[in-house]
Amino acid sequence: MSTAATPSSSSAPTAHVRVIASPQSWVEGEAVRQLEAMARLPGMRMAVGLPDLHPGKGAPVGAAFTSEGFLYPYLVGNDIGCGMGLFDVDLPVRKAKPERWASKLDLEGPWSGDADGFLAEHDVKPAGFEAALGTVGGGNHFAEVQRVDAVHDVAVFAALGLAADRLLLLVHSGSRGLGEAILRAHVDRHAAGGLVEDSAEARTYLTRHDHAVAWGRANRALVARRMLDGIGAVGRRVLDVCHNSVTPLKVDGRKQWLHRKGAAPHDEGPVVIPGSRGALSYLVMPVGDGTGSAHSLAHGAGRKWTRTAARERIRERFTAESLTRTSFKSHVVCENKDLLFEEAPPAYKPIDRVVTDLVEAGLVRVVATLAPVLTYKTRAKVE
DNA sequence: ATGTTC
Repeated sequence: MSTAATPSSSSAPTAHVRVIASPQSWVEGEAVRQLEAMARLPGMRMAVGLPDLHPGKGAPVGAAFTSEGFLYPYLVGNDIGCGMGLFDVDLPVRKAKPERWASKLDLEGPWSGDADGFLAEHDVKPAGFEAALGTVGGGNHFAEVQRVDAVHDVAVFAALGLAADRLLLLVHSGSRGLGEAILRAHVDRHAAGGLVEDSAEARTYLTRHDHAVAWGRANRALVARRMLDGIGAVGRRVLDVCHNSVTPLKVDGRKQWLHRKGAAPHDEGPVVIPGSRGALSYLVMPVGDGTGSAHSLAHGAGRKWTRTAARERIRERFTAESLTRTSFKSHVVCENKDLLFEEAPPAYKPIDRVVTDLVEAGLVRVVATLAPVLTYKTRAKVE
């Protein structure tokens, strides 16, 4: 296949590799080996590991890559357009009813409204996956009602229209089956190989990719709408950032491709970096020019234990019931026990260390910390 | 991550 550049064609010079993590942000050796393997792909210029770097399926998660001449769908992964949406909720913290909300919120199954119409309002064409529009999905995805823990940058916080006594809603989800179908169509032909820039196949992939990114953003907006409907509130989108994507980039007048695989943008304004579901989330403002980190930031705490290891270790130490409450006294709706164990806080690195690494690398300033009130993961399906 | 076992 003339359009494919495969990982085995390793004659290309190795790209610059950088891992932005202090020794305290322990990074698994396998993740670094994966980063170095990706750096040997043809056309690769930079491979950057962020402090949440951890091993993935071939390509590491928590990383950003720049390339010339080729782009690599495999480096974006299956959940094209996955990201974080933050919404300002028109409800004071004192009106929070986490227990009541936990007992009744249900976002399983298709939205009862007009999904195509909702997409049209967001200028997104239907994709054939609308039954999943407005659903959270699995893995580390969630929708979480939060309160403000502390404000560190009053000016930026106020400029975003936020208030310390008002609830927030953070949605982590992506393009569900759509991104998966797009990657599968690519992998069927090219495996982990890339596409030659400007080839017909590259153009087709990029068109589908951009659609999935827009669909994912609309999905987060609909997840937010369903959550807000469930708690009897309305909200305003404060920010929405994608952490799985490939986008064009100009470097010294040359065209490059910036791949983000679990990496938040450094060049799109403020972002939220969530901890585990029993930890703070950080609202941060990028600082500096971002070139040293491929214009990217950590996208979360990063997994410390594999899902398999987490299931075994956490099942030994905690009951499922105890994991539905956190050290913040927040509630977790996760009626899939395996998922509850896989996603338990000890399976993740401490988010404060990850954010401190970004601050010390001169990449962000902390604007505020947000504490969980109610996390929605999944409701048991009724047969 | 995944209309996750077509």
